[in-house]
Amino acid sequence: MEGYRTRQRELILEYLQNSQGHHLCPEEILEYLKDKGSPVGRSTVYRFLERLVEQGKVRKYYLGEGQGACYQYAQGQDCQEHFHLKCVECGSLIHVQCDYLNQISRHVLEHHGFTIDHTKTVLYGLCAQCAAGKKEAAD
Amino acid sequence: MEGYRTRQRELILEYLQNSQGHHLCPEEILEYLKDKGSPVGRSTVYRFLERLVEQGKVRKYYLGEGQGACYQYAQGQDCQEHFHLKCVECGSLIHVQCDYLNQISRHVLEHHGFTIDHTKTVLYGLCAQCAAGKKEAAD
DNA sequence: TTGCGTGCAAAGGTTTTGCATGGCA
DNA sequence: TGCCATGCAAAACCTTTGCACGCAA
Repeated sequence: MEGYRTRQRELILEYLQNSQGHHLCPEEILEYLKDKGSPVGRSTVYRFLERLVEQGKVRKYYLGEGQGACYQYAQGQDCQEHFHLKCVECGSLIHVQCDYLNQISRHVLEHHGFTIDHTKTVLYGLCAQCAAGKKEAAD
Repeated sequence: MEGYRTRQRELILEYLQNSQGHHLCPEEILEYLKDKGSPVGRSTVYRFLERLVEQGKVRKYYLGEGQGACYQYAQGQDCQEHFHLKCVECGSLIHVQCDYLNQISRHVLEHHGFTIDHTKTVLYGLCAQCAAGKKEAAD
């Protein structure tokens, strides 16, 4: 049902599970396993990730900026409920788990009839550090 | 301030303005102008679109699924102060002026130190009509 | 043994970049 | 005339695909 159990799959899955809360792109997985001394083929990573997505074990995100897709181990339903903040200056991605923000989805659905898809939505702007940097530069 | 006025830029801008309510990908613009008998270079389209985005005249979207970016004329509205909802199904763009949503920016700044840029931020999901359509299809 | 999994290299699609030429102001 | 804009081709990316070989079951 789930296919063969191989060295490569064990390694990829283990890294994903140990990275809960982060998003990993294929390149990061490749690099990590290479540095670890257990390199895995590029197509193996892509193919296995796609398979995990089909099985619902992993979630696939498109964070825009032409960066391609990234993946995250599905830890439960609350995965649907958080927002992403992306700093357009330094590129860092902030993963926000916050009750207040979680109300937004409900509000938008009830008052505007719109169902937000959190896997596709990213709030863009400036992180604290970059905002401070910009303010300084302006003074 | 806004650069030179050229045949190519006039054509691209005109097509964007006549396509309000839709999103266009670079390929569509290239093809349209080619069919029209006024072909424009690929890099010209990419470079000018990027410039329009910087000027806030056009919005850039990443609708995921590895399709690349697409663009939409900003309709001349002041979009600094409200949120945008983009239906990933039908492509319609909804401008939302809502006190409740406006609090979000303040909350995110105060509690997460993050300054949201409304010209770049879009909430993706399903509009009421498309959500209804999907529900029907599932039954 | 059987057939799925792997890895390399090549191909595909989108976007960016270098550079010489062209055209607006 | 001085820059900026254009367009081609090449390069840069990310991802998919074909195919021979390897390995789990």
